[in-house]
Amino acid sequence: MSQRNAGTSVQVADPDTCRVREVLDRVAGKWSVQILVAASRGPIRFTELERGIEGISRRMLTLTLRNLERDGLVTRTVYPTVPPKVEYGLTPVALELHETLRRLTDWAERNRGYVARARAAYDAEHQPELLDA
Amino acid sequence: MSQRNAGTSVQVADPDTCRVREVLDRVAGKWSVQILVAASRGPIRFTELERGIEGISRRMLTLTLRNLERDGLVTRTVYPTVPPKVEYGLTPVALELHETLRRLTDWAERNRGYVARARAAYDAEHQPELLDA
DNA sequence: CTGGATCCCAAGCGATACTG
DNA sequence: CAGTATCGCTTGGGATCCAG
Repeated sequence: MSQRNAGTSVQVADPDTCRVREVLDRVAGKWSVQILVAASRGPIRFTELERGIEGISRRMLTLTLRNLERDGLVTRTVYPTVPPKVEYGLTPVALELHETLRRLTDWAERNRGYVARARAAYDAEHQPELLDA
Repeated sequence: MSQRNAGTSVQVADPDTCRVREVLDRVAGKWSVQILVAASRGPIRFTELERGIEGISRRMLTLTLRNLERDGLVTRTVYPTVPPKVEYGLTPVALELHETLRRLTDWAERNRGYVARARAAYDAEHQPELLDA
C-alpha cells in the first residue's frame, strides 16, 4: 500500500497475507491507535484530541482523522456554530477493533520487559562499541 | 520511534499511549506480520521465506528478520554446513502475538467489505473529478 | 475553533550488485 | 545459501503560515 507498483509487475503474494497487511495499514499510522482509543470514550472535540494526545501535530491529527473517517471508523459531526465545533466518535466497527487493540496492548504490557531485555542483550552482543560515540 | 526528536522538545504523551505505539511499531513494518505468520508453522529457511512471501526483497527480509530477532520474537539457528543453512522460528512470546494477530485478521475479514464501501463512498463524495486524470 | 497548503527532512523500502 | 553495501525514489510526518 505504501507504494504504487514500481514499474515492473509486483506479485502481491497470496490473498491471505494481503488481508493481513490491509488491516495493519489501517492502523499502522503513528497516531491512529491513540486517536481510536481517545475517541472510544465518547464524542470528543478536535482540540480535546489535540491536547489529549500531546505530541501530535495539528496536521497529523487532521490527516489521520480524515483517513479513519474515510475508512468508516470515525464519525465526524460538524456543528455550524459561530466558533466551529466538530465532534469525533467511533463507528460500531471501530469499536470492535478497539476491543481487539486492547488485546494487543495486553500482549505489549505482559512482554514489555521481555522485549526490552531481548533488545539490550542483542545490542550488547553485536555492537557494544557504537554505544558511546 | 520513526523520528528522533525534531530539535525542540516533544513530549511523548502519557505512558499508556506510549505502550500502544511500542507494540505497533514492533509489527508495523511492511513485512513483519507476514514473516511472523510464515515462521509460525515451524522452522523455516531464509530462501523458503523469500519465496513464500513473494514480493519481498532480500534486503527487507534480512532487515525485518534482524529486527524481529533483536526483539526476541524470532529465533535464528545457523548450521555451519558447506552451503550455509539458517532456520528461523518463533519464540513463545511471538507465538502469543501470532494468536493476537489472528484476531486482528478476523476483524479485517469481517469488515473488509464495510471499509471498502466506506472508502468508495467517501471518495465519491469528495473528489469525483480526480479519479480519471 | 477547525482545519487546509506548503516546505522539508528523515525513515522505509526496492533495485541492484557484491561476498563468504 | 544467506546475506551485506550502496543508491535513490517514495512516503510519513513535523513546522509554519494561511483561512473560513
